[in-house]
Amino acid sequence: MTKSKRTRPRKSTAPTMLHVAEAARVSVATVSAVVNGTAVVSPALTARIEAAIKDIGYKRNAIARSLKLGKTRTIGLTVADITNPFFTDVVSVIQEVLHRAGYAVMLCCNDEDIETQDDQIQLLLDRMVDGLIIAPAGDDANLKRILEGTNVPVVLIDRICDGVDTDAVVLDNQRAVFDATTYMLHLGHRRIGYISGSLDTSTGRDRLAGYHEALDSAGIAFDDELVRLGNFREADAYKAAMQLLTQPDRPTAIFSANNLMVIGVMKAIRDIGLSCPEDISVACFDDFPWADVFRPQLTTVAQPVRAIGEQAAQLVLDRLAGKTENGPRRLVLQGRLMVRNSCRPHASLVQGAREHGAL
Amino acid sequence: MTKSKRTRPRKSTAPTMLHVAEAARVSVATVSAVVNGTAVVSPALTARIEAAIKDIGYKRNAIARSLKLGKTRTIGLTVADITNPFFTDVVSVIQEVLHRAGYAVMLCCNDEDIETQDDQIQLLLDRMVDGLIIAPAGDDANLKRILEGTNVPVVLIDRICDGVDTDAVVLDNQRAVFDATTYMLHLGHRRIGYISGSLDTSTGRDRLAGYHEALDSAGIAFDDELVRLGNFREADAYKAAMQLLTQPDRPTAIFSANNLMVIGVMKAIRDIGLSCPEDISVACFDDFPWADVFRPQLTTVAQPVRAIGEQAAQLVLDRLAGKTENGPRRLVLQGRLMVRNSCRPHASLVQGAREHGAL
DNA sequence: CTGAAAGCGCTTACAG
DNA sequence: CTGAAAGCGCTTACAG
Repeated sequence: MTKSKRTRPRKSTAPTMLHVAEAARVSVATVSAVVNGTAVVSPALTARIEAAIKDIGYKRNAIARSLKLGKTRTIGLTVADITNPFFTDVVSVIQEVLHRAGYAVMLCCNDEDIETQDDQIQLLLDRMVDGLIIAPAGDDANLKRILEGTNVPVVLIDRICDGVDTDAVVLDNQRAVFDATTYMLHLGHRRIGYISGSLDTSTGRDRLAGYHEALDSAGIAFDDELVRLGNFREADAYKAAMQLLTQPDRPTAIFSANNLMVIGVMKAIRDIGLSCPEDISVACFDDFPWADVFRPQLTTVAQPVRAIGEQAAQLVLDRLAGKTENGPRRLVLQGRLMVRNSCRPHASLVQGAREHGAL
Repeated sequence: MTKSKRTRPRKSTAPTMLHVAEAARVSVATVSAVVNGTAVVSPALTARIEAAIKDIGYKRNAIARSLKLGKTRTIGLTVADITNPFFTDVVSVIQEVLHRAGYAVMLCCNDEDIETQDDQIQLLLDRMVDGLIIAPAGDDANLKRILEGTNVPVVLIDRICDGVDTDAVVLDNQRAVFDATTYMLHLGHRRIGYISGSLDTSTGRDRLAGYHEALDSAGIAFDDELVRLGNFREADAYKAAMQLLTQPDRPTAIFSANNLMVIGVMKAIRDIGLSCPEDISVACFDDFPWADVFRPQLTTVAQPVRAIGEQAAQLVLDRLAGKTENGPRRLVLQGRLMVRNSCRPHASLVQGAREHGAL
């Protein structure tokens, strides 16, 4: 037990700079200087201070520092559902690069509930996060207002919101679904069912637009009976797929607008006694790490999750470093169609090929 | 534009209690009283203060409050790999119940890297989190030391660490694997391969012990050739399974000690030209939401993820509320064997049954 | 019921 | 190179 400890009995609270200063017989300003390396301190004092710090077990109080500096070195992050593997991956990458840059991340999930989301953003702002990365839940009229009141940099990921003019990194959703749908059309499918995400989200709308565009380009008439709302959730998608599959003239292929919904689709196919890809072709948005291993091996649109996370983190970091003073930056990344074997040529095509002796 | 704004031009920084106090012509103490409801203030003043708050757009600064109060109402949470669906689910539940209790959560992932983990815990502690929930990475000699220096409540989840005597919620891993292995033995398998997690973790050790125990109980000699280290990762498990499958007398069944590794196992089976369950039976620890839908439908040990998250969160909350003053509480939950169809009776059993006319 | 004042633990001009 | 002092925005005894 050292002398300093005896003279000033260590309180139950953590040691502060004052304690260090007393032990080293210097001022707190000097302690601060060596702790932060903000000024040059003589070797003698530096040594004494460092010894005292070690001896006492001093740790700088980040809260006091934040109050004084007006910055917390933490970023708020809200996602609708971290249980969705897409978001999980993105969150993981964001956490990684932010941590490497010395930032902590406060995570909030809201299960697509708008009020919870507003709550959480408010909570994050109250805690003075230096920046915000938001994967917004659906149509949120309040988001704009909440965000307007603050001056922390915010970047939207995955989805964008009307009137929220901030940095964002999103996918070229329309293009990606256009490609996937076109692929199915090339396979000879003419009645392609589409399980849509919520149309209150930009992703829901853009993906559906890609489907429409592909049909148009192929000169195929659009049939609303083939489009059902799944709202990005398994349960809703199950019901939607059931409706599709029990129609008199059921689709020969189905595209699901995200990963969660394709599970519902597969369950519906199973429950109705069909099998994929023999009886019906399936493809979906979002890739799975295990897509290669289980059957059917799903054909998917893979999102560049790592790039999305990295860019989003970099965008806030750049703003925080004052590197970007100009208007909002919108990064648009491309998806990639992963052709596996959950889609088969349509019977008519196979038939045609056979007649031509090609199969 | 109101008068108060004109007389005291709103600075670029957020409005403070002082601004409110001036606008309402009261002291900050009174403002504090109404903001926090800590004292009874006359209706007249209350009204004036509330109006001023609304007018100015005042938000209480949580950082300053934290500094004064010595508590931040945030909990630190570290997990090895949030990308692992098991952890994802647990984190999601923890976040949910903590948020409901008014706490924020700071999330850190360390990819099973011990030094990163120590870093992160240090960072969390520096930021004065009120409590810590840790799913510890492997064998960490430093963890004990780091945690000893603090007096915030910590609860371990999933894995426990030697010498770290804190609250914890874990699974009865040995029992769960005992059950799964016994199930395979009942199916007639005698050579059951085991892909183990890292033995630097309690889960790795306990699960392996369950395997041993089951063999013992069945009076089956243990063969080390059948046990391989997969370290809870897909890539390592792939190699391990490859070794198992290319042995002269290869196993007729394989148990994988977690979800990530079973993907490696399935890839190895596929690459070697075998198929499950026809040629080889497979089961694993950790359930998948899609296990019902894809083939083979994996037989798994499901963990009660929701209960784990809830209990862990409740444990910190209880400590914080001073409800539990006694020693460390260790909650042990039970896994559940989800029998699906990735395991088939062993040929010998089928043969035997045939001979007895039972099949 | 209300306010003046001290203090939470730090940082940062400003003197010396 | 070093220290005294003010202040970040709040809360909380303590007077009145």
